[in-house]
Amino acid sequence: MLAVDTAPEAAPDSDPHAYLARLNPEQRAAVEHGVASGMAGPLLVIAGAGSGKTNVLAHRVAHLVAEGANPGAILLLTFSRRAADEMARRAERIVRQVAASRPHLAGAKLAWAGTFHSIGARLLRDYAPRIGLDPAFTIHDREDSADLLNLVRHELGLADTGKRFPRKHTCLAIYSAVVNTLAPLADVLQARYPWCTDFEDDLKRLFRAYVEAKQAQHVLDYDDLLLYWSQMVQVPALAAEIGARFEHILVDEYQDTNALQASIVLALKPDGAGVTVVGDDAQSIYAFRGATVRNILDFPRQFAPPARIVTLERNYRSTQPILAAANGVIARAAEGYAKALWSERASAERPELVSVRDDTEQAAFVVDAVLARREAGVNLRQQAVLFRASQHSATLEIELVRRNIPFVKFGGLKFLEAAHVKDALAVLRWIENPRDRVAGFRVLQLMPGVGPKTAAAVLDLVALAEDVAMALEEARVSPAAAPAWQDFLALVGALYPRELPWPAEFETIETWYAPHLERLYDDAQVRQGDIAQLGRIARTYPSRQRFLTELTLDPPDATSGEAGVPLRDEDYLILSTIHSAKGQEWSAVTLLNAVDGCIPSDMATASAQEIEEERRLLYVAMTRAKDHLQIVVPQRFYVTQQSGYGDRHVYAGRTRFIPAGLLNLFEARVWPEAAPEPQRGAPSPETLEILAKMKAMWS
DNA sequence: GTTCATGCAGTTTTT
DNA sequence: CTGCATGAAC
Repeated sequence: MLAVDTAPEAAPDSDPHAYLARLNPEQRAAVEHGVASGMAGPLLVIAGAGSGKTNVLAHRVAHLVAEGANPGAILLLTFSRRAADEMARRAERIVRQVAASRPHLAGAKLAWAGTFHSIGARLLRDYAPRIGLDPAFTIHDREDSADLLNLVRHELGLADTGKRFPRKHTCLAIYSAVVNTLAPLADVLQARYPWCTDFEDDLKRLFRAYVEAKQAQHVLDYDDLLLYWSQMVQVPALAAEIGARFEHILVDEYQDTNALQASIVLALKPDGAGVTVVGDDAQSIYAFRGATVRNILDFPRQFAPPARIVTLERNYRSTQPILAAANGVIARAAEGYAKALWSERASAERPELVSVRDDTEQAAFVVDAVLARREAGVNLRQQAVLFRASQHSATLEIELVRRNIPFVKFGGLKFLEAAHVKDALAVLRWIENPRDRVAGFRVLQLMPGVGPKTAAAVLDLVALAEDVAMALEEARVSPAAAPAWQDFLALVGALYPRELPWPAEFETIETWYAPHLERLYDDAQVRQGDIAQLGRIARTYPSRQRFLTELTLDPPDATSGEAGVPLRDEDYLILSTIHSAKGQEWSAVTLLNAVDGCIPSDMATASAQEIEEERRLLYVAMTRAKDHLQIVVPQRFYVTQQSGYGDRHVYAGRTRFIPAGLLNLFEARVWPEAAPEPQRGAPSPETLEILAKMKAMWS
């Protein structure tokens, strides 16, 4: 049977169900489940890595539409925006083939495909008036939420209690964990933040005030998009109404959903009719965000009779030796749906386990290996370098720039996190929603002579006023701020009536911001370029609200490195965190820092569950590779990521997830090739085992 | 009230 | 190195 990816498109006149013939029996069972009878009960598809999961989901959607389902009543929930677009594109392509014989299907569009968060935002805007929300609410990203928590914390006087209060990001993480796991605060503190248990009462006060502040300011954070949605469908009338809008609900990457998301799906379809969830418990890697592998493990038993389970075990992606090594790693996991991935893609090439001396050598090795493969005909874009934490690629990035190799990095610091970009967006957000204090606070303090006190006083005036522009006219500022203040009033006068057409508005802000940018930053030129870039992005959205919403929910992830973002058609190497690599595949994958302390991260060795998740992370990284897999093990591993400063490092052992018993599945290699130096000799994996043994004596 | 200098502590993964 | 709090000088 042909692999689904390479199957030719059906000829227009052939069997309208020709697309089904491209699937293997298990895939076909998942696609056809309940469609013919029109009575699709709940379905769980356990889809192993590379088993054609995206195709199955796309085919199921297309099949439903071909057999009469209304594409506007299919809710497709994915993990990322990118996944949603890809899925919709494939489904629509299949539907177009069928449309040759059924013209009414021609322009079928999936109206409801997106992440839980973006669909939540859309539904909440629709239903806002019914649940007492302002439909023009703005959405805070993680930074904004932390800033608001910080403001609230100061207002409550929790900042100066003597004892060291948890930092704003920690507070937000705790809050978010409580919301997403639906667990009591005390439990969350006990399990995940034991050093904060003393602050339980203060945290409770803080969170209460935070919720009040968000409501007063018409602002929602990421968690609210799920939380309000979930609360909304607890109201029976609304649940029935919203549930009826969707004949079918399909959820991708179900292993990475959390309790809150599961509760939403269940509330919309209590009997599971029309619900399909797809995922792989072996690839669950988002527990830190509240995701629980229990969602997928327990899904079938939520219903009576239980959901049907279809398991996809045939892997179309990787060569057999790569799969054998990945299977070896995951087989040592504690729990999971039993499955054994197999592939017909034979190869004599085993995955490589490469020993290098340190971070610098690792970077040199990767550059060499990448260039060698490009010589051999593998484009840079077919190659990826993966790592556990974003900074782990720092040395490599420097080396790539030095050797003039273009690359794009996924994960890590985002364009939108740069201060100047946030400044410009804050102005927009404040125009959209003048009650948004975090945005207002930021904008006002851009002006010289305006600090926290003045800003707070002005915002208090605005909060009480009917007319924002009038309130600002009446505000008192210090003489030092007077000139900038006049300019600012002119800006508000121009923007606040909201009569400027959309992209023009952005240009007005750009003009106002330019002198401030000049004054605030040494490298104003570079930052000016970023603002212009933001303007180009802004122009592609139809309105201010759409721009702001979609930008916070789906931020562009390529960093504007010194080499500049490569053009679309150029060839470039992919650098990515393992988390951001989810769902993707490359011909060649190189994994950095496969040492204990990195995978598993030494931040994540507190509990057995955390360690299990790190094991799955390694599994996810390995199963991204189609033809070539290299796992690099530096012998010296720098403790601090900021190289160039100290020389603090540890002699790290190979990751515990590749114990000696699995070494036969790998090709051991030392780089650079050992020079003939008989007295000293080069380290080999066996001799390096000594290091690990020495440490093991004490564990 | 604002700004600037100083000192100290924290460092994963992301919608 | 960065972010954040604190205290002194404008």
